[in-house]
Amino acid sequence: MPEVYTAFENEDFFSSGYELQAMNTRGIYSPSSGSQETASVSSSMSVLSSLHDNELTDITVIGDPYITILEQPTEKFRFRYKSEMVGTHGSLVGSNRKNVPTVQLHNFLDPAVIRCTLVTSDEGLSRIPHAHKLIRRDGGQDYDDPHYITVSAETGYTAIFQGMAIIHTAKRHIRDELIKKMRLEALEKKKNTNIKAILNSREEAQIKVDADHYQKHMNLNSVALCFQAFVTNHCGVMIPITEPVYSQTINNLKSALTGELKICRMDKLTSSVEGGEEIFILVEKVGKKNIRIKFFELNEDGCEIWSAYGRFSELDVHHQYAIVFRTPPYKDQNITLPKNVFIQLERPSDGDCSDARKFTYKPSDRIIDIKCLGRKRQRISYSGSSELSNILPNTNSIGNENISELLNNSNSHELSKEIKKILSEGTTTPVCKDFLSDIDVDNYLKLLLNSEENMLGTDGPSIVQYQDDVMFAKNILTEIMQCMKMDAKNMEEYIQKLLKDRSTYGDSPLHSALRYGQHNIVKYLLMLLCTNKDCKTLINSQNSSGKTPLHYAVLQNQPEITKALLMLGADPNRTDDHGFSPLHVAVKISDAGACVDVLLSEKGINIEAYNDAGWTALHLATKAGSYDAVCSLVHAGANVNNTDMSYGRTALHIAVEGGHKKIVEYLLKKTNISVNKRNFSGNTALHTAVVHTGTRAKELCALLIQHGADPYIQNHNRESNDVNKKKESHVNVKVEVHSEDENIEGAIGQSSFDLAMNKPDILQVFNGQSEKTTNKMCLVTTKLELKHEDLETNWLNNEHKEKLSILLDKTQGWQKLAKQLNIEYLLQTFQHNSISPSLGLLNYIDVEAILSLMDMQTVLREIGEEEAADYINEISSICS
DNA sequence: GTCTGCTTCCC
DNA sequence: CGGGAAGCAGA
Repeated sequence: MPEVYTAFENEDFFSSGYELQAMNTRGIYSPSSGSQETASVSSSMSVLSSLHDNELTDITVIGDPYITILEQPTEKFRFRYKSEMVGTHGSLVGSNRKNVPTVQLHNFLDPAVIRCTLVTSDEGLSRIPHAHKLIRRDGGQDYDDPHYITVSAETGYTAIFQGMAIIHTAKRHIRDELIKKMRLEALEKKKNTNIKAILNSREEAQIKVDADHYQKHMNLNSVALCFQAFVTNHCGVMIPITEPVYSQTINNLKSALTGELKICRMDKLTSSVEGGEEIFILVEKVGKKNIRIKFFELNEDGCEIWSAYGRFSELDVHHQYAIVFRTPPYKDQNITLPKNVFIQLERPSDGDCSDARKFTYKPSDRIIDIKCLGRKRQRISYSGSSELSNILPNTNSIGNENISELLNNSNSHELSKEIKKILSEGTTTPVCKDFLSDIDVDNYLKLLLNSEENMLGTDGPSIVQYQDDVMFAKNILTEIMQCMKMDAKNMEEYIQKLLKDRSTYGDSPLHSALRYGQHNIVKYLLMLLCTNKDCKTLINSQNSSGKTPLHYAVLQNQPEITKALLMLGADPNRTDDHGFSPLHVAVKISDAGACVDVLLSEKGINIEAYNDAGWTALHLATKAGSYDAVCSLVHAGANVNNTDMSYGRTALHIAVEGGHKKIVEYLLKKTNISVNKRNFSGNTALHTAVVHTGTRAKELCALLIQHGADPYIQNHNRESNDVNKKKESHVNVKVEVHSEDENIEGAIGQSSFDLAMNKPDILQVFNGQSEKTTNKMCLVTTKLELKHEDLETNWLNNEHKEKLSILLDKTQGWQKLAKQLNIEYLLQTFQHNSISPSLGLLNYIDVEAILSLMDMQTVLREIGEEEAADYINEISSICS
């Protein structure tokens, strides 16, 4: 193992203790020590010309020496504060968790030293020493960086850096630490050419200025190791023989910006393929502006074949530890078996992800119908002769006109008529035989049984199960007919028993026939039930998820059956296990308007009923974007200002949230909905519109504003940031202008205006409105005037911003600017800004008060945006 | 007073 | 040695 040398704690290591005597027995590196053999010239080697002006006459190399990293340091590591460095903590390990960071020197045949220091991680930008410390612990003692390891042929020119740790320099010491390190660096550079060199006062001053700047912008949660090889010349000066190489970035495991993303807990792990289901997820610390929830699917080879993101806004991130979001729809709405996918957290700023968790998409209730059964069957069966669909009536593929005929043009439209007839005739005889005497039981049975033969031959247990389910209603019906034919003694009792039989999921024959879209069987079952003494009970029976046949009738979008069921006494208000009434179910289905109307025409229906989540039918219809259902509900008298019990939202909030412009428009124009109603978080629909992530944010805001939405209403979100500071002054202004505003209430929250601060296109909507209407908006102008008054504190005005953004859009300089300011995670946000990405960025910088104008100018020069910098120079000189 | 982020402390 | 949390200070 190579010997490790560590520099003196003495910060003057280079400046004074340098040309020193062999230091000590502990092995502190001592360049002039006799033990450091340089030289041994080999004639075939070329003199290293790149070793500058220094007199390294006896050093030889083959080609240019360089360093490779054999073992990268781990990507994540806990940076500890000095006060934490008692006892032992883990040291920096290699990226494979076993080894430690290791590098190798190439193209060099003499002994050399390899130095390891800590530098900034910003790739692409110039690396500077990092304010944190890289300590090495050895024998109970800690040594500060830099660390040196001698390498030679014996060690294969490899240097193994063991026992290192990163010490988080406290904020208040960052500047001092930086100055110290930058001085050393500058001095070392000077000493390469002149051993006696010291820093002049101009250089010292420059270092202080630089340190001031870096102190503000240095990323304290990411560092990198810097390795560089040196030899010592006869004066004892260390001469670099390679370019520095940098390790991959090491991120602070304890920070929210770089810490590990983790899903701690979720309230459920399944969703319908249709998506839109609400999920609560507990997570390790995240930033609300910097987190996404990704759903994805892998094929057998582990390749990603689908992905989508959970839907939520900033307002849905609870503190930094929980998110309430909605599932995205799965790509295939027609799956018949549960689909396993994955869910994970994703941090846009660095692309980092949490571990993936399994997540399951369930087939939609609506999808289980004949068509997909047939398809499924085809795919798995090799018999070719078996067409599952053949067994069912009303499918003309079998060539059994008999059945069709027999089932009497079984257009379901006829159904309610027939039932009406039966009911009006007052058939109360509880004898099914009467009813069935009309049809040719023999013939029907024969056909049923024939088709059943085709069902034999199965491909797997799940399919057997499935077939049994599918066949359930038909089998029961067959049995009932056989029973009636035999005219047995206990017939009636037996039929009663059969009708109450249950299949998988607790389905009665009626549930089952409805679930699988067997509308003719449904019809005959209903006919049977008409005459049954337990009709009402049977009609209202609930399966294991609490659903009644009526639920399935609307799920299958069968208005006639729905009507028939209601006529037979189905209870329209009976709810399933989640508190969904048939109306709740129906309004969520976009094309089931007819069922909604049938239900709404029912006298006893409660249209304001809440489901277990606290939503009314109007909320659900709105959420689902079912425009027709919303209209029907409103016509039927639904209270548009009713709020949901989970968030206190009106239908307007929900419509805006879902981006359903047509519904928003309808609610605003055709109903007396209260546009400024606040939900439990204090947000109005306008707040929701502003944070809307879709492309419709602007349109929605405009609509709301047109209908009297007030952008100054504040929510309950107290944020102690610069936005708030600005707000206070703005509140003051507001009080002066029209102090009797009923919305102030002393609330300190965010107004829609605040939320729109980095969305210039929406601000434009607000401002545009202000010019046209009401005294309300004179605030805006007042506010802008304030900005003119004091450019120093209020930054650029709108006109200046626009000009500047034109310059930065042209050169794409805004991207560099964002990177320089460590807000590259917002690049996408600005990129999608419809007006100008640069304008978005400038507004953001303004609102967040990131930079003074002077700093802005400096930064622009740093990234080579001279023209923009000149422009700022120009306007600031005019103003002063 | 209240929230958040930083620092220190503890097991 | 990783995890948690108390305590403190600034916004």
